[in-house]
Amino acid sequence: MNDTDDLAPTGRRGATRLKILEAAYDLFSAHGVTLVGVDTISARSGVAKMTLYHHFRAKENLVLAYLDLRAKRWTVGWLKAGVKARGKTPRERLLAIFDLFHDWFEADGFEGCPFLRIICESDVGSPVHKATAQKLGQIQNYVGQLARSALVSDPQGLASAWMMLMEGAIMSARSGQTDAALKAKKAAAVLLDAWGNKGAKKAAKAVRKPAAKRKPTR
Amino acid sequence: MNDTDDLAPTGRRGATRLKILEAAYDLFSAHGVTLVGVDTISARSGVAKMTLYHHFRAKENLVLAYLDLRAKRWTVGWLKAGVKARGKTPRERLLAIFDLFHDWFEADGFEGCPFLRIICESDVGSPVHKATAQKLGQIQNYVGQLARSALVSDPQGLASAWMMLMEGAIMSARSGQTDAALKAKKAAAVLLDAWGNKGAKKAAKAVRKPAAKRKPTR
DNA sequence: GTAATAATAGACCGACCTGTATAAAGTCGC
DNA sequence: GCGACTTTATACAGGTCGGTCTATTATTAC
Repeated sequence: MNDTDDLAPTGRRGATRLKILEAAYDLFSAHGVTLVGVDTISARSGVAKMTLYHHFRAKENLVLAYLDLRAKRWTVGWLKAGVKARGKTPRERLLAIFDLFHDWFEADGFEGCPFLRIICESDVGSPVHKATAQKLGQIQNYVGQLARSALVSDPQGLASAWMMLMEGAIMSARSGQTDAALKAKKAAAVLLDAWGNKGAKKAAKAVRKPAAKRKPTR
Repeated sequence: MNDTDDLAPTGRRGATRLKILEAAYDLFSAHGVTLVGVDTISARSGVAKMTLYHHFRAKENLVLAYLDLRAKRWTVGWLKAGVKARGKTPRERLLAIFDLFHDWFEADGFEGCPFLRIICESDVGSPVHKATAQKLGQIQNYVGQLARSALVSDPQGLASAWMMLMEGAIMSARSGQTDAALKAKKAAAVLLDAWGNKGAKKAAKAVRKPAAKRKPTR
């Protein structure tokens, strides 16, 4: 009855709700939210359509719940966790994003990024569009935090550019360029260098700490 | 009867075909190709549905014709022409892309890039997906030509990164960041600088000509 | 003017979509 | 075991979609 329920599978209701969401997760992630119908989710989950509409009053609510779950699993569980595992310093972690992307792009069944797909498909201003933009914003904030930890000048600016490289790499990969992540990483390294250098010049305050062994700028 | 007809409006047939394509151009550009139905195009163009199907045997053929027209008008007529008008040197022209994008993003009625939207929506491997990827490839080739004219080292690599910034900027703008083009331009300038510097070091052969007044690296 | 070609309106098909109604069956706490 | 809650199957409503059929009406060339 409550669409914003935490997915604690307490009791029969919670378990059913989870089954629906689980099926929706796979189908939406693979084929997009507009192409996948409610009947398909009902069939895949083994839950009757009426029950589905008893848990989510409209398909849109199911999509919004999917977006939350996707952010929890992909952004947090995969991206953030993978970055943390692969890189030690903030700079390594920033670059590690593209290593993760490379694995992602080469995995079979790569279908692009659902967030970007929804951003393209949905009407600007609609609840789904807004929610998706917010999920993308969370990712950009995360990149911004890494950039700030890396003590670059203008972390927000770097995060914006970084995000565009990430999004562009995803689109390029979806267009067939499977090596997009590698090329994006090279470009990103250049940006990181430039932002870092600028910081060393303009924002000398950032050097009050030894700054963890920073390369002396060429 | 022939879907690949040049759009020379000779005679009644040609004029009718053009009316259909013109309506499809507006509608597809604004709302995407999947959301716009054949009936809507028929109504908007003032051409009966049967006539439409007499000129294009299926909606897919109309979409393919649209992609050609979009490339002709947007890529050539707007992007290339605008770049040529706004920049004199190859480097200025590369950067001018993002100035054009800025105008584009701020124009009311900005609905994102149809090419990217189709790349997201269509099945990988389908004729429409292939054709769209090819149109994007043409843009990247054009960027590569500019990069080569700018005498940077590894023009292809720069073109890839440039393209990702362009695509990422479009996606960011569609997500609501209206200043995406400005931020992308800053990042692009950094990339251009780095690629140019590298070229001066690694590929000394590129300097056999006076290289049109190249800045001495930084 | 006549004949060939083009375009017309509008009904129609089958498939799919979101969402609802209904009446029966299952499951659980107590 | 009883009663409240959940889930089930199935049919249905009302809509859109791509695409076809038919019969009628322009337009154009000769």
